[in-house]
Amino acid sequence: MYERKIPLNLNCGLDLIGEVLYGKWKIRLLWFINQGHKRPSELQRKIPDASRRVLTIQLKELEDHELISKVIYPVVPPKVEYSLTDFGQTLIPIISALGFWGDEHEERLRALILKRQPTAP
Amino acid sequence: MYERKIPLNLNCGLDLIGEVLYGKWKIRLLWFINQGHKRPSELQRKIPDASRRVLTIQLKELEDHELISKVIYPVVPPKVEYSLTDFGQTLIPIISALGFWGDEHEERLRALILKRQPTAP
DNA sequence: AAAATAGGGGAAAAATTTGTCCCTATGCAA
DNA sequence: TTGCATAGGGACAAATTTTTCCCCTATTTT
Repeated sequence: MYERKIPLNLNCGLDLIGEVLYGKWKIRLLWFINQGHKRPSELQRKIPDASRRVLTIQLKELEDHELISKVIYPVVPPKVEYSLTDFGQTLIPIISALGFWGDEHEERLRALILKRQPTAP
Repeated sequence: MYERKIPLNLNCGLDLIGEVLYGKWKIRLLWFINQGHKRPSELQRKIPDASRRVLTIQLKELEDHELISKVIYPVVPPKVEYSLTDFGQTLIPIISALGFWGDEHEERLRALILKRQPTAP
């Protein structure tokens, strides 16, 4: 695993939540798991822009942080299911609020973002 | 400026809000500006772990995204003040909720995070 | 004269995060 | 028998973000 060189800062609540939610796909993983998409391959399909590898890694981190739990069925081919823990559940209202804000301001945001980052058509 | 190689995805609200809030210090910048710390040097002092350069850059991005506005006083030495725009204000309840969640679960989070990232004493 | 102040910005280095590629195993389908 | 699905993991490469270092402005203070 990568060994951090700059020490973490965990001073305030915002630092702490940042530590567990930072990661390009984590919020979406929590969201889709909450929606009932439990298996890694389903999540993959829901988030096709993420590489398989990084989803695996971020799922592991969410698990280590006790936001999701994992059940491994001893079958071949392998089957795994994730669900939110009670702790993870407590984040759902916040994630909803984030998504809602984004949806609510969708056009404006899209325009503002594209103004800085022109992309090919 | 750095030119992105992987295209953005701006499909859902979560993508959009991610685009404007991602950045190691942005949420804290918004938070402190909301608390009345308006000048770059104050913000610097509030967030000593961030480099001066990156705060400048992220303030510029927040400004481009119309979450904060900037007033430059034509004096020497220079004086600049930021404030939240109305648009930026609408994020404050969400940022509060994030901070509150972090504070509420402070001990648990600290323990979980340190379990993965042991740091020097 | 030399610092100190307050803010900005370029260039390059360092840190960190993501992505690619390849390998594991087993049962089923073509 | 080759290929696919399913999940995980190591090694390394690429992308991205953040930091470091240095310079510039124009007064005021030492």
